[in-house]
Order: sequence, then C-alpha cells, then structure tokens
Amino acid sequence: MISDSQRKHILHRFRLKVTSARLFVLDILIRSDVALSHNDILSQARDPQLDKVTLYRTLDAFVKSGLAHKVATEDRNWLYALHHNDQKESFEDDHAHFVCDECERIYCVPVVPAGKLQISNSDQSFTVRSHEYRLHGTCPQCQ
Amino acid sequence: MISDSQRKHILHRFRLKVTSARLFVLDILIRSDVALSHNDILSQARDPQLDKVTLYRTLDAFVKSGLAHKVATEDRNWLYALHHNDQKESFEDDHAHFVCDECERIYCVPVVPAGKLQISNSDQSFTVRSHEYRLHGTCPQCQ
DNA sequence: ACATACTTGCAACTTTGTTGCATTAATACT
DNA sequence: AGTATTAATGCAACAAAGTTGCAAGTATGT
Ligand SMILES: [Mn+2]
Ligand SMILES: [Mn+2]
Ligand SMILES: [Zn+2]
Ligand SMILES: [Zn+2]
Repeated sequence: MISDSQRKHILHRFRLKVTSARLFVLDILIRSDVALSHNDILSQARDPQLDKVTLYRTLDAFVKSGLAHKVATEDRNWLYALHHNDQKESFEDDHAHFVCDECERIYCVPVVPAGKLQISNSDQSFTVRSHEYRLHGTCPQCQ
Repeated sequence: MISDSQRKHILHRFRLKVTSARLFVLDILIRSDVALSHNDILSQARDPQLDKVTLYRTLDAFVKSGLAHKVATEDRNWLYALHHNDQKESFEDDHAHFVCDECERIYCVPVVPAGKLQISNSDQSFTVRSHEYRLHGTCPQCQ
C-alpha cells in the first residue's frame, strides 16, 4: 500500500494539483495490475461519490501530463494504466499490451526488442515514427 | 472500376446475399485506398439513401463473413477495410495498419515479418495467439 | 489571509450505437 | 414462373457514452 504523501509527490512530479479525486484515482491505478476503464474506476468509488465528468477529466489530465496512458479495447473502450517507469517493475517506455481473449483484461507487458519493423511496399514513403504491438492470447490467470 | 457481376461474385464467395446496400458498400470499400468509418460511408450515400442501421448491419456482416476487417482509431471509431487477398495488391493475411498522424487516415500495409515477438517477463505464462502492430507517422500524401 | 487560476459537480446536450418489429426482398425448390 | 422460406431492411424508440457551459468550490503561491 502506497502512502498518501507518496501519491501527493507523484502528482507534484507531473505538475498536477493535488485533489481528493486525483489521489483516489491514482490509488486505484497504482493498485491495479491491469488497465482500467472509466467505468471500472467509477464503480469502485461508491462512498466518496466521484462524479463521472470529474473522472473523465481526471483521466484526461493523467494522460496529458504523462502520468498515465490509455489503450483502446476491442469493444472500443479506453483502458487507463500508469506508466510504470517509477512504480512497480520498470517497464520499457515502449511496451506491449497483452489482451487476454478470455477475461479481456489488458496487461502492460515488457517485450524484448526484436528488430525494427519494415514496410515492404517501399515505393511509397511512409515515415514510421512510433508503433504499437497488440498481443492476443490467454493470460496466466486463465491458463 | 469493378463490374457489378464481379461484386456479386465476391458477395457469393462470402455467403452473403446480394442486396443493393451490400453492393453499394462493397463498391465504396473496393475503391478506397484507406479504411473507412461508418460515417465516411454513410455520407457518400446521399442518393440511394442508405439507412444508418442497415449500414451498421452491413459492416457487421462483412466483418463476420471475413470479407472485411475493422481497425480502431485513436478516437475510438471503427474503420473498415476489405481483406485484400483477392482485390488489388495481395496483402499478407497478417498485415499492419499505418496511421497517418497528419490526416489520421489508416492504410493497410504489407510488412516483412521481422522475427517473432517475445515477452521477456517469462515467469508468467502468457500464450500469445496473435498480435497486431500499429504504426504511427506520416503518410505519402502528407510528406 | 488573499488573489488567482484550476478543479469540481451538475444539468443539458450531442453523438453513437442498439433493439424490436412490421415490411420487403433474396434465394432455393418445385 | 410461382411459391415457401429465410434473411435483410427501414423506422422509431431507446440506451449508452461522452461533451460542454457554467456557477461554486478548492489548491497553491505570495
Ligand atoms: Mn500500457
Ligand atoms: Mn487492415
Ligand atoms: Zn485472462
Ligand atoms: Zn496522411
């Protein structure tokens, strides 16, 4: 369990004002091993009554500041996860998303860089600036 | 320009009944070099007055039958494109999606297979069944 | 403690996609 | 060709998801 002042420190590092909504959302994201949807988070907030719009804006602020990133699911939802560069295991900046076909949870997973991609149809000049891998299969819990 | 009977033949191959809505949508998809959204297609159909629900169901039918596939965009829309195995250039079954950061169009592009991905955190047993690359950058038209 | 700028919560709204159902049309079979 | 069967269509009503504007509240630096 991460302390209150640790979370405040994280928000400061990302130039985010410390509010109870942000501390609450940050806590949930830190404790989750999978990426979470707006609805996942909202439903965990029964008592402190987190407003849905505030949550949308909080998540936007987290992404915009670089504290979190978002992944689109198969059914067109956004899932949010922290950049783990500091918290927990240290993931690559450019990591992969593992989508479990069974439970549909999405994990941020480290990958070993296995050679650059190359577009073979090279009479066309595509400039590749970044790329995303998306892996599908079965996660440990569902094996 | 692809003929009417050619399009009918394609629909037959995918066990889809031939209707004017399907012929119309197929024609649009064949002629496009980028993946198209529901709205892209609907707005091209001013005269034959294509119903929005019919279009949703037509696109679903195309995907379900294997004639087309869909790609999620950055802003959580679906874009639809044919599998090019027969039409136009022959793409790999497992191709990549090139997202232009300028115009946001998405192209289906062939890639040279550059070694299998490997998840390095292997005390956990993830079974990778398939993967998706997503490339970001600038397309030929925007260079 | 004060000023300032940012965040919050609410309601109204927009956008997008879904469902049920009556009608119409496509295909297969005489 | 005519008929039966089954699927597709169009419409309206609905539902879900996300956005916007604004007034009130709160965090932060001085
Ligand atoms: Mn991630
Ligand atoms: Mn494609
Ligand atoms: Zn799983
Ligand atoms: Zn472009």
